[in-house]
Amino acid sequence: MDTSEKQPVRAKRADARRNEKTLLDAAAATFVASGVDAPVREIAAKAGVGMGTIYRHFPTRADIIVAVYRHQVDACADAGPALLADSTSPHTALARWLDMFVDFLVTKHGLAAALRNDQTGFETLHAYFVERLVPVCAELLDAAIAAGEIRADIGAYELMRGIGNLCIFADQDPHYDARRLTGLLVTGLLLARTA
Amino acid sequence: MDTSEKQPVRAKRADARRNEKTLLDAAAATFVASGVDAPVREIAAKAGVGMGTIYRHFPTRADIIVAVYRHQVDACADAGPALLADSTSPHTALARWLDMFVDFLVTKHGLAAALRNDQTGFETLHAYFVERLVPVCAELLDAAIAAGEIRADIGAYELMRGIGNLCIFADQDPHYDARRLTGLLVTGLLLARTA
DNA sequence: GACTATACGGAGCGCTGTTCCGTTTGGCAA
DNA sequence: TTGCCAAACGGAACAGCGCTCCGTATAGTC
Repeated sequence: MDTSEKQPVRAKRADARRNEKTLLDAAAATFVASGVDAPVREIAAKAGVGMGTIYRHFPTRADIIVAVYRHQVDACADAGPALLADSTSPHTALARWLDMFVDFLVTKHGLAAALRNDQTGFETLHAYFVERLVPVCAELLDAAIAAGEIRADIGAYELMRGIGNLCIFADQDPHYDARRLTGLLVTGLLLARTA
Repeated sequence: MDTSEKQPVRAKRADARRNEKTLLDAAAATFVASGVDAPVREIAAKAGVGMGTIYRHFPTRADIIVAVYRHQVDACADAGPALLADSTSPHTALARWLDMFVDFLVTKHGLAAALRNDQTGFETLHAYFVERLVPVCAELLDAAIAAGEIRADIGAYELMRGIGNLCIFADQDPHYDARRLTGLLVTGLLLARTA
């Protein structure tokens, strides 16, 4: 392996670094204002750069989105083990963690839909979310199974995929509450209940 | 009310009626081949008509879809009361009926996503499905509540919307089974269980 | 056969994402 | 300081989409 990261031959130019930062800020602002589906031109315009620039820094839409939300995804991933330690039962921890996940998805207009839209080059985005969050979910799930609380016939990926789906367009319909549906799903995992 | 339906002044022209039929067949075939998202041009081409024709018969994409699937939706709606009569319990009937609904959505590539895509003029489609199916779901739900089988804090609309969401992109991912997730959700409705 | 409401075809508009290439500029070496 | 060139930039241009508009063709009637 040739060392860690940078300095292959020369460092990134100062204006490039500046533009990358500008673009990230503009993208974040645009996502809040117009949703994750916002036209690339809109982000470029807000950042005051050309189309070429945005595509050089982020070859695909998914790269922008991943970059914008990366630390939030990481925070969500980190919260898993913490919840497991703090909660009264693994199933409670799982439920709480999934609530966090739902909050994250729902507050980003259209993120859930974009995540699912694999066909148009969102594999990268999908891959990052899966890679980062599925192991955490699996840990919580396994703990709950080991504790004899829930059934063992569902995988972490499938569960997260389902919950992700429940969040699609959740922000566009006042008569729909993704958290309630998620709660139902998580309750359905339980092996037995007495009330 | 001025009578029932047709004959306002003159009947539809023969070629128009012929084209409508041709278009419906072409649309159905195209949906199977390329999914519900298929370009309008593709349907027009397959039917051998111009863009103008297709838009005159079906002012919006949703109208084509509704027309193509109308009788299937109706069949699904009709199945509700029948299941209620035949099943051992209202909850079982509900579960079975929702399975039918899931099968219907999953086999039509992209239908579920289109249904949710309210922003681009799919309100009509959404409205037709809601108007036709929600009352049926409500009937099943109420029966199960009356029987003391399930919790009473969820509406038919929200439940169907959730299940519809679970079906989005279900056909594109071999590791995902919309039926299993739906089952979990329906199980979560139960008030108590003993195994 | 003539006339007209009805229906048709497809060019064209506006909006996407993405590419391509001529132009500008940061950073280093002389 | 100056000169150089790889790196970075900007935006015109292309392709594909939904949808509209209007000149043309024709079914049905008199």
